[in-house]
Amino acid sequence: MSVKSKTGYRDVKAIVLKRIQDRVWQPGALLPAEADLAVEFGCARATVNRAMQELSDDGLVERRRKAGTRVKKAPLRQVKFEIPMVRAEVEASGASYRYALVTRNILVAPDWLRARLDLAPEAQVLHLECMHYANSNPFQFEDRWINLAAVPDAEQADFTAISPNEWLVQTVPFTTAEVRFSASAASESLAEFLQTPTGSPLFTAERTTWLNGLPVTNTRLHFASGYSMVAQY
Amino acid sequence: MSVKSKTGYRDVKAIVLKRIQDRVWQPGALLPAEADLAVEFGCARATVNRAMQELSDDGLVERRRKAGTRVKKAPLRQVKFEIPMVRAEVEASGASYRYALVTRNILVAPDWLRARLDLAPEAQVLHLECMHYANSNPFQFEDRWINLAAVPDAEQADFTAISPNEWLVQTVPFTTAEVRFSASAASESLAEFLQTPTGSPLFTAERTTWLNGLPVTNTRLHFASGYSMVAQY
DNA sequence: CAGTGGTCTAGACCACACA
DNA sequence: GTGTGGTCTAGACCACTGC
Repeated sequence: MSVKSKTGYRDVKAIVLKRIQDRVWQPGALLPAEADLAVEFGCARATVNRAMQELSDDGLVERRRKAGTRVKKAPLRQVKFEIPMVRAEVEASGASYRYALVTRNILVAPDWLRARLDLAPEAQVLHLECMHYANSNPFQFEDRWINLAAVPDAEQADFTAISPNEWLVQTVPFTTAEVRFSASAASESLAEFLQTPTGSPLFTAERTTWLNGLPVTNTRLHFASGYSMVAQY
Repeated sequence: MSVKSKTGYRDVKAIVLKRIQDRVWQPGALLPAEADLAVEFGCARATVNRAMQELSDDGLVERRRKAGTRVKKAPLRQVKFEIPMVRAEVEASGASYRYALVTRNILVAPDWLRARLDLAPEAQVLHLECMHYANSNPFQFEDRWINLAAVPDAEQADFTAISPNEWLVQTVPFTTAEVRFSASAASESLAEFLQTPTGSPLFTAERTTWLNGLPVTNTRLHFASGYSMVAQY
């Protein structure tokens, strides 16, 4: 009499996952069809379908029409990183956030940037260098380029008051982007800004952003020494 | 008479996304309820629900019962990284892959590792150092620790023939893990292995793995100079 | 309390890919 | 052809939460 409610898609997912982990269904093995599982679990096929789709998204099983569902041999797992705004990241750590504009220049896009963003020759860009602090300690140095053809308003914006990141998120949200993580050595000026010895290894993120295919901005974020990025999966 | 089939959840998603991008629904604005949208699009509420759930997963809208669905002000987007196996990553680049075991030792877990993995005092671990090459060029130095209490078979495995990564994926797939990316300076020995100057900035990934809460392994992967990790979103 | 999203159902049709 | 997953439907009930 104590049949604890119905079997939800979460339950189905958990049961199937357990069977995979326990090798009831070994890597490469064919799972029963959705309809059969639905009978076994006493739920609708749609419920099983949702569970299996999520397992497929998670990279644990592989599904093909007619061929059925198989346990992946090499579960290719993927990590999800949130891309936080600097302010949020700093404040989440309990520190107080401060931002400062270092330099601001309008100039013709240098060649490497033209290539990177696929800009026209002589394209005008806004170049900004900024510092982000956590409790007055250097947190991140930002080297940003904004394509003025894509965002002309940027020329009027007051970047001493608002960081380019926040301004851009407000002005052109819902963009697509590419991110690249790497390690780089602190140049002399970077070392001074980040208060670290010249040549220190710095965790660096480069982000390039488009709006409907139109290149908007490119930025290199150099994090202070010791920074690391964590994710679970 | 040319009503091109029915409105699917992909269509709904695309339409809603377009309205958000076009500012028909501005950041922070409240969207119509699912039931209303279903009427407008001429489809079932479940279809709208699926579309909106995906937009929510994608970080573009925020949904709360009773409160309804709102366009996020700061669309916090997330990046998905595949965690490739070294061999696959090297071979995907067109290079030929080679693996070599450098050292192999069984010993009592050092303190930092005990703390990291929450191991018992005097826990036995297998320590492996390995090199991964791409076209005979150093690609990655792997510093791996395996908890023998969790995977006793590891003591018998022939790690001169198979890399610990591949062995572990075969032996204990379907684990959970934590990954941490950072930048570190090449030690003297690391520099030699990776054929780079001592102190060079290296992109480093540390991965810790559990199987049902039981700590399995910890590994630090030091990539050769110049390596970077890319993702799009 | 009442309105919203979250989930489940039973049934249906379709697209695809294997035999 | 035929069996599989992919999707849609109309309806229902539930869980949460703002009012």
